[in-house]
Amino acid sequence: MMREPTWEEVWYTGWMRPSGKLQAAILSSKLGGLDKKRLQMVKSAIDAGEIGLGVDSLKKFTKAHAMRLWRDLQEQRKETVLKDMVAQTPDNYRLIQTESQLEQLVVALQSEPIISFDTETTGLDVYNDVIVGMSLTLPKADYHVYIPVAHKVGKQLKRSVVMDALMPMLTNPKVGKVLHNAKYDMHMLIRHGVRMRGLAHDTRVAMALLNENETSYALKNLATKYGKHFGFEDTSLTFEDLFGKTCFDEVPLDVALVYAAKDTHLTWKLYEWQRQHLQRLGKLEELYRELENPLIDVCVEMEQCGFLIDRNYAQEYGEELRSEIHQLELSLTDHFGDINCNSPIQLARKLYDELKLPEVNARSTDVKTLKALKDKHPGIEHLLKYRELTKLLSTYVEALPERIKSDGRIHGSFNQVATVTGRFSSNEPNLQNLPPKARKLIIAPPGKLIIGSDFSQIEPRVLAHISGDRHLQEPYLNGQDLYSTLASRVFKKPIEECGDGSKYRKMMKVGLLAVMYGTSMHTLSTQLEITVDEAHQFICDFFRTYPQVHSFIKYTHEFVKENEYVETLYGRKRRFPGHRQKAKVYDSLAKQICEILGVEELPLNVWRNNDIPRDLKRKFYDVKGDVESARRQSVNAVIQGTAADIMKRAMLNLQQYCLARGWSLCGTVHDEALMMVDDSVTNGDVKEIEECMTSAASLDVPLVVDTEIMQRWGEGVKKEEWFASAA
DNA sequence: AGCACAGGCCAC
DNA sequence: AAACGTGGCCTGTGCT
Repeated sequence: MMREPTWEEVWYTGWMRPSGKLQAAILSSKLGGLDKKRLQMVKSAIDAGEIGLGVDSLKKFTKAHAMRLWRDLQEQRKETVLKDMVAQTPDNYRLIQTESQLEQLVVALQSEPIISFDTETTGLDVYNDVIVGMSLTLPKADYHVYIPVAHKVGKQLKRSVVMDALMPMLTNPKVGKVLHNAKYDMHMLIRHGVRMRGLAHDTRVAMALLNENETSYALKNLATKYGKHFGFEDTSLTFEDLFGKTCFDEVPLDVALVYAAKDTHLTWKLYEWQRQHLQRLGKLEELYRELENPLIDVCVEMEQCGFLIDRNYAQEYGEELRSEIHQLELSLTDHFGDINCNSPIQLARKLYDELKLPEVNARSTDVKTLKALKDKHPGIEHLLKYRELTKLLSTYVEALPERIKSDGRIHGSFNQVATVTGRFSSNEPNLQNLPPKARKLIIAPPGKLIIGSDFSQIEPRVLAHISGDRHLQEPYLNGQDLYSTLASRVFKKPIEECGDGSKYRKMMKVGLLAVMYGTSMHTLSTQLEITVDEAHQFICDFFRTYPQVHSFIKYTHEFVKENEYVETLYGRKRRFPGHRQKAKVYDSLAKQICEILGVEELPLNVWRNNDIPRDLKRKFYDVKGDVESARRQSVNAVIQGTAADIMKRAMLNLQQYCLARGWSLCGTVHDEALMMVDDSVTNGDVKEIEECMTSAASLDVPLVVDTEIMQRWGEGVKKEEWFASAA
């Protein structure tokens, strides 16, 4: 990975060593201010002969001089690298430039049941950029081609000619395609009228299943890291390194060939290697084949569908917010003077230094702290309102319309492998964190309706299933309210006192979440506004009432300690490398502490306990954070991950269902699926949609789906109400 | 001008 | 000492 170093890095990390010697270093005016450690590093580097210049002569180098040197070196290096790359182009890398070459390729493709494919484009925007070339790997014939179609220089075929020739292969579901991040190429192909079918394997998605902790899923980085396992030498130069900001259509064809063909070659090798590992892991292979791989197509459909924005509404709402914000700004200036209230630094200075407000929460200026300070200063209330409105305006009301593409819609992307638990993420824009007021910007086109179906209490249901706790399952099996039943049992109160809106039911809701997320007693106590001891008692009561939930959590902790991973119901893994050792240390230290104190259970406040030796405490706190964090994550990963698996399975069903009717699945918000349907949708249709979701998994408790129907997102009406008023 | 990071805050 | 899991976006700030 190469980038321009900061001037400090230039000298002390050896960035400028093309041939083992540090050619120059920068010190500029800061040389005199070097700390001893760094100076020592320079000195020892000189002694070791790593630096060719003495410290005194280094002083001569200015920052500009060194940067220029560095750039020159990079330019030289780049040219050499490119020249070498071209010179070393393997014999089985071929450019396709003529009709007859293309014809031969098409014939050769007839005997390839599965190939690797990649596109080169003018940029990364799948709704605006275009394809400039395509590469293919033909594994049986053992060669790799690059077909330029829109490079500025060089002999090449027209894109339309190549598309026509490749169309049968690309659209044939029986010809398997292996790609790295297929969603991207599939969108690009759609821009040129080709809907690819037969996606056999996506090396990026598969890699995420094989190691969800990977720091980068870029093909080049995977090659660097794993290439030695499948006979691919380290290719440390990325696209950026080689071509910088130049558009791929400016890259000469000989260079393009070796670069692009290597990509499919590499993808193919990576595929073969991944296939071995998936097969070895069995369950993960099934998860990939049955769930994640087909889901890629669903993502493409969802993103193509997009969301229609009500421009007028956005415009009017924006005006309204802007004028309200303007008024607030005036009164904020009255209260706090001429500072930028968006700046936590300026605000903290004003509140704590000048106005001397009590520092309840370490000079924080977040909502919680401000609310606590509400009575201390009249301006705080305005500030809170200002925060709320500017957030709404800048992040949503102004930002969403800016994303509108030529079809009047926003096409956010949905990433099925961006989270460690298996949940979806969304970006550009993030459609999963729109507050209700921002959701109102999204409407159904004329003749259509938006349907939102969400799994009711999916995570508690998953917990009830996985833990096998009959008591927890009971309310679901008997159609009773979960939280009321729980509250009644845990607090030993008659069910009448635990109904909707009761404090016990409210506490129980927070409490169950705390159990699933492993919340500390301290946090739980503040959330429930009770003492830490009461919170502890509450959790103890909960575990006594639902012993198998407790066993499940303890079992999960034991399992992750032994195996360094946990698994969802469908075999998705969440790995915690290095956890075993730390957990052993943690447990043995915890045992020692308990023995010293003569107690069974680790006390809540180990640090403040003076009966425990300092050294022991220090050692314990060394691993405490990591181990407890991994334990919380492991329990959460099983529950959240299983819920995510179920939603993904549901999405496959929904996609099938929608496709058959010409409707579209257009998004997911974790436990909710969003669809665009005809406004002629019937109660029966909705029942079938819900059936798609409830049949996605068969747990020991039933899955329940609630559906809202709407013309405008955020103004949904429950299906019962919708169809009642329609009739 | 562009990058990285922190603080803050939106969702489930 | 650390405090609840999974994400992404905006603003300010400091840097080159």
